[in-house]
Amino acid sequence: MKIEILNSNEKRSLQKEVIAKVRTLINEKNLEPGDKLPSERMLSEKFEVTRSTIREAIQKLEFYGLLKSIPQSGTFVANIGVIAMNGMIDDILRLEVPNFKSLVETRILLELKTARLASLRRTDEDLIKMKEALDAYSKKVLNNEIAVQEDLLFHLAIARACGNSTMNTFMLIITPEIITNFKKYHVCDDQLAYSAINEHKQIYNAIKEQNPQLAKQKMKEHFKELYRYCYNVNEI
Amino acid sequence: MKIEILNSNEKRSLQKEVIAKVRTLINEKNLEPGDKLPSERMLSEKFEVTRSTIREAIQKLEFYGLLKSIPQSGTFVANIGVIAMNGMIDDILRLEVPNFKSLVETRILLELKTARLASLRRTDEDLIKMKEALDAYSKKVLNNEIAVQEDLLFHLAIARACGNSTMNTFMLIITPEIITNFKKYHVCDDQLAYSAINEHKQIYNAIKEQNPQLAKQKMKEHFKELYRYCYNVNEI
DNA sequence: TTTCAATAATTGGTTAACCACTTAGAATTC
DNA sequence: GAATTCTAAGTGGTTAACCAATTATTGAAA
Repeated sequence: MKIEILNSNEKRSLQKEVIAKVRTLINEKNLEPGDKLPSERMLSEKFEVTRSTIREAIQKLEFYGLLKSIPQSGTFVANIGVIAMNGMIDDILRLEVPNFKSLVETRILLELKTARLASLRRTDEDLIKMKEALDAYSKKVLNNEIAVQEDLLFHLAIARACGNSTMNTFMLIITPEIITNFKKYHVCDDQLAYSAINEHKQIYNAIKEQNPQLAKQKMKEHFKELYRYCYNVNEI
Repeated sequence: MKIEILNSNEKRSLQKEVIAKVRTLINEKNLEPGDKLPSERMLSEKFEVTRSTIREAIQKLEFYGLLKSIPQSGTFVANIGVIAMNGMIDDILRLEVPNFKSLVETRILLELKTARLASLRRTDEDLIKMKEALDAYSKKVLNNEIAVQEDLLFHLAIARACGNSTMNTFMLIITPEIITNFKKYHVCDDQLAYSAINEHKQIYNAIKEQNPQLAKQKMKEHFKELYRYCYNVNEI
């Protein structure tokens, strides 16, 4: 067993090495769905890393649905097949940290859909929550305060009302990074904020009236400026 | 300090309790972005749970970008503001496990976009990978073998070529669950698999020829059957 | 009083030992 | 010989002690 004193970058690349080795092991031993991997202790000895490192690598592969740990029993190959496993690990290993453009592009895609779905599926309770978020936003903007948070809460209220928990989860994942980047690149100045009040109201009304086409259309208009802006941002 | 012996359900609900308590604490102490939370040891004593439980709750909030742990220093409120923090924790606590319908709906949304973007951004190397996946799929189907894995690898090859790492990540997250559900509900019988060969080829050609409209259109047709099927599945 | 070096306390992260549980196989019984 | 019980080894998970780095405190020097 090796002692490891690493910074976060070294740690990440070590984890990638371990994941690659796990894949090699699965291939060499011809492990199929349901088969058991060697124990964490054995793997840590075989790969000459600490058990913690093994555990974190396994947890990452578990997050992506490729492995399944069962307490007091073992870690098993998930029910998805060796070929898909190999392809997916390839992809996971080469995944890059998302850049701003990629985040915004994905956000717009999701929001056009959640607006449409929300207009079809929203409950009365959803509507109340959206109205609260809408008013909180208007109030702050009219008070000349920064309202990036209230802005995004309105959008998250729509995501919640869309009746699709996967999209809701994805919106939650990208929102904090969007906020951070908005602050970094100074998106959302006063001018945009003022006009956004009316845009929000129109989106809200379309969802209230259960008009999916209109909801999507109004969301699209709302993003028009943002979209243009983000494609001009030069990242470092 | 309490000893905890819990199954996975109890563990999850305990974690939710801890997350809710962290939110309460942030509100009561009026912590703002950049402020430091009490140490893990203090929190574990205050909330009467083990330090592991605290760490896992913090890691979850870190995953959603709400907190940031810095080694040998402390855990800090992320740069997103108290209001957004409260709203997001609300959402995180009420997040449901995604059902099949929600997964398919999201998949189709993502794939129509990745096909379009891939046709605009694919490199020659991307094209080669797609062709390999395409051929592997055809070969298996014509051999009357189940080819669910090869099918999804073709779609993942498109996702990789779309030049958007966020969408690529999201595709990777939902793919294993899609595969599992496909097997569970016996989607993709022989009939569908045969016609899918040509549909895949048409999608591939559209991306090769860099025709975004056509790529999206062909992907839409490819999903037509699947879409209809999934909306008829009665989940437990 | 101010400055700055030395030191003590505190931090998140790591690890070796431990835990409850599972599992496989030996031992026992019929 | 087959079925069942018992035992011991092995499993992922948990935890208390430990680690290096940071931060706060002290106190002497200027």
